[in-house]
Amino acid sequence: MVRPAMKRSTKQAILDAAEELFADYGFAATSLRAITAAAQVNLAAVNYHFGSKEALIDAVFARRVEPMNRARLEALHELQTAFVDAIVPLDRLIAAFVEPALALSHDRTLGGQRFVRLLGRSLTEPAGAVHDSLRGRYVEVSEQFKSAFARTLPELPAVELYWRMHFMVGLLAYLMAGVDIMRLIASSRMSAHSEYDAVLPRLVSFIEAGMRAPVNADDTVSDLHPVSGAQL
Amino acid sequence: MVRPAMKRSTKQAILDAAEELFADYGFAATSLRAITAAAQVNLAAVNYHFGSKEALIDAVFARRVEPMNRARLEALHELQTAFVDAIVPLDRLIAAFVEPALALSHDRTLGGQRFVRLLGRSLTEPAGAVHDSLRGRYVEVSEQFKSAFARTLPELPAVELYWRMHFMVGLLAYLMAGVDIMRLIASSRMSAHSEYDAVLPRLVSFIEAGMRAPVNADDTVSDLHPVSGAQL
DNA sequence: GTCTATAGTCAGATAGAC
DNA sequence: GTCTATCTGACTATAGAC
Repeated sequence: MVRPAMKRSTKQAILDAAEELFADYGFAATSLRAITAAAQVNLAAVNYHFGSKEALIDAVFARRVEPMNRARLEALHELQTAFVDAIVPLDRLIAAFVEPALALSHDRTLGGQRFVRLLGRSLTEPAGAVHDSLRGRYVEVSEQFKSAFARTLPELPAVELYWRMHFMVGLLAYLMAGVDIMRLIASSRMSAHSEYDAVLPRLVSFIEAGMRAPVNADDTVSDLHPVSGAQL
Repeated sequence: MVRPAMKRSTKQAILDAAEELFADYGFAATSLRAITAAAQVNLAAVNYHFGSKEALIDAVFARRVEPMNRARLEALHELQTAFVDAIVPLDRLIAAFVEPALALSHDRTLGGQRFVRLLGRSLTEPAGAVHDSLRGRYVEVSEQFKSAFARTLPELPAVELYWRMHFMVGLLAYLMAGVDIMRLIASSRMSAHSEYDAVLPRLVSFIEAGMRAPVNADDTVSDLHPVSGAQL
């Protein structure tokens, strides 16, 4: 704690290396040997500082998730004080939720793209204890934004809001995880357009339109298949 | 090949068990021992029938991905013949892409939800060779649908279409992967609404709205942050 | 706090009998 | 095709010197 700060502490070196390797290869496929080698520390240091590999995974997440969710809640609070007695614009609400996550991919000091990939991955990986420690901080964010969206979109039924927020989270998770998947769909030289500057406004307006989509009274599943018949 | 079909073949038993275990625990965390134990076959059978663990992973995917992409292309072809010299409706186009993927989660004979989770996971996991074998079949689907969307939305710039198809794929990937993540955002008893019947029409109309979102001439990033300043 | 050395476990792959 | 038995290597975790 009262470290000279001359050289990056062993603990931090381990966290940085683990973050990078976890993001690249997944949790199970990353060995403590690879982590300690990359961090240029001794193999035993991980178990000394963190106790176990599982605890190290938790620590990697705890370092980044807390600030991100705090940024989301702060942005939401700023909006709510800026729009007292008025309706918070939908695009700003979406941006408040989405931007702190995407911002991680820019700002080096926040951990950079390394962690962004890792976070996205953790949403689809059954990382056990990771989910539990993430869930604790996330439910607050989720609830606050749900209320805020409900106020901005008062005519939207709760069930629809639930699904659409779900879609929003999904889209975000994918964008965070799937940087290299762009080539799957791209296959052309469009990769030049992949700057992250371009993604935020496009993502926000896509989500905004989806949030404002008309609500179908009855599900139109069957209407969707006059040709192929009801195959769902 | 000329198997009596009395008892499920060792090969199929391995594929089924591997699919299930990979979906639950990931590729690296699933051992051949666990797979062969679940399949009630001998440990050596995997290497006899598939050659290696990596080849087994490929085989698990190949068995399911091929029919799914074929269903997508067939649905697209039906639409294009039903709407010759007319504009294919956007919601039908989206459904043709999205539904074969979501349908996997219903139909038991197609592999069921097991594989759906696995496919979603593979999009965020650097499964190496898996990506390569998936990519080959997917580029055709991607290109065909890109052209179809461009015809239905002729006024949409190619760059925007690229991003919005990217968003569509992302949303789909997340929904396929993230069944249990619903509780993260739900936290209430809304889980009762999680039937997959409900998701397709909602997903289609969400995506359709996003696809039709107005195109901003200049990126409105800075406009989004009059309160917090330009922090992106 | 950091190291070496190693215990104990489990992995993927293979040889060879049947 | 299927089995037993086993090889070889890599892993996490720990004990104990410094």
